[in-house]
Amino acid sequence: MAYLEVGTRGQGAVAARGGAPVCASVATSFSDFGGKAVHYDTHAVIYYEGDPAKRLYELVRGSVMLYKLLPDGRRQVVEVLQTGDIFGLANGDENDCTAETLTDATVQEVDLRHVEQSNDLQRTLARCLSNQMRGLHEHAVLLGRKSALERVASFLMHLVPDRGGIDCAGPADPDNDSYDLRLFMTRQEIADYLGLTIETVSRVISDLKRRGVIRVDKADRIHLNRVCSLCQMTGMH
Amino acid sequence: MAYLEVGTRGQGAVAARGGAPVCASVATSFSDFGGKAVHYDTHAVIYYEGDPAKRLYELVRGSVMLYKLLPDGRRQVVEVLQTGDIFGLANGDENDCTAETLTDATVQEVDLRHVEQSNDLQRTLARCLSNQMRGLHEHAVLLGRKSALERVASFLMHLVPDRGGIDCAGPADPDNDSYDLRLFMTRQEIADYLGLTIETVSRVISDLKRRGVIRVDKADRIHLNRVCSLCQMTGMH
DNA sequence: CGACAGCTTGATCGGAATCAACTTTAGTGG
DNA sequence: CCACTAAAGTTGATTCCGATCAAGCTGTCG
Repeated sequence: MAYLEVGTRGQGAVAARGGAPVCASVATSFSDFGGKAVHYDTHAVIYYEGDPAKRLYELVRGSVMLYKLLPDGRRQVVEVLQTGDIFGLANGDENDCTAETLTDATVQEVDLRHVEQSNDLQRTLARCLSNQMRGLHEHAVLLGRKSALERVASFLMHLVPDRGGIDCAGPADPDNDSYDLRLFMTRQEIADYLGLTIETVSRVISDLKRRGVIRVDKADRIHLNRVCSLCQMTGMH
Repeated sequence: MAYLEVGTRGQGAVAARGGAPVCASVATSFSDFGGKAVHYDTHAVIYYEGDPAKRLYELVRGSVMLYKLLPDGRRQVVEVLQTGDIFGLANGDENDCTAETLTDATVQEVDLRHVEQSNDLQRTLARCLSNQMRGLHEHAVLLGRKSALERVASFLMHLVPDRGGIDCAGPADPDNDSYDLRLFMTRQEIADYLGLTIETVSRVISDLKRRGVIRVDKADRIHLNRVCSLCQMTGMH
């Protein structure tokens, strides 16, 4: 439970321009507003909880998690960010979370003063934040009301595109409702995201394996045999 | 656990203009941008999860909670809104939560199309959302990592102004570190907010009473004898 | 006064945490 | 390439906190 490792700060090269990420269906991206694209290594800390907030960040490539620590070392991962998500926005002047990469990542960084002045940036910001807010609401349900099995099932379903939502398409091929996915998080990170212990996460995964719902090729390579079955276990059906 | 009561829709009178609420330190308020102020009774549903999102709401007076239900009736209260908070913003076209008043409340309602067009509204929006986001992050820590006692202690501390934060002032009078507060939520609502059962909330409150940390005058009137002692129990020290 | 909703308290149960080995994988250097 | 080591993951035994089940209590309103 005690998690007191101090991540190494990844100081990457400054690229001329990031990709062309979009936040939801917003055409405007951070890269259109100046700032600089910065590359971070895996498990690099972009900033620490409590650091003065100087910039706004947009995830352009890769994966980043935000987490908070309690003084005794308990950790809660509060968000796992997707491409296009915005972070570093702390009302007040201190970051409320630590931001750490899960993979190599490219981040577009814009000075906060610059953000203040741009109507377009404010608009993009509002769009992205309300999007992220929905994710946080759903995560609160997971943390507050779901069983360990439901949490892990929900977590895995989130990694399957176009499935599990209200607008779930159902299996593309009714005879082969399978999907291969790669986990970019360790068991510890998953546990801290789902509000469980590493042992419980491991046990639930083994249980899903035993039931034939998934196949674990390597610890981070998981084959979902029946996406629909897994979806039934999320507590949302 | 099953919570399938359907709230009565409160249809209040339309006032000419709301108060002068501010979101954090933002000067602009919704009432400056047209729309209408609507009054709702206690326990009135403003909108349901899944309803088409047509307007943006700003809480001007009173208290509102947002919650989500699982199909089997499990409920999670995801936010308890304060004056100045904004809600009803669903990316996509459906509300992701149900909004229900905890008290009589006045709400400033603005058409979403109107919001799209106003730079000032977008700016206010971004400000408020990032503020609410911080609250959601802290709540995720509570739900994912805190014990029942820590949850209840954290909940009560949130109701004491200027205490418990990083910038906690400490007791104004060192000889009298007490505070009187009124709960606007039933035990069930508190339980659903804290991810606990009604019995556990009740037991923790009784335990705090036994320990002399609080005094319960009526179920919804609580006197904190020693704010600092309570704060020590939040898990954040 | 009686009825009902909200709250409290007690007894018991169960799911996830904890504690402790053990296994597997990845990384290092001879 | 393989031996060694460290880190990550799995599995088992046990404990414990909070859920569940079941009464009883309290305050409010007709």
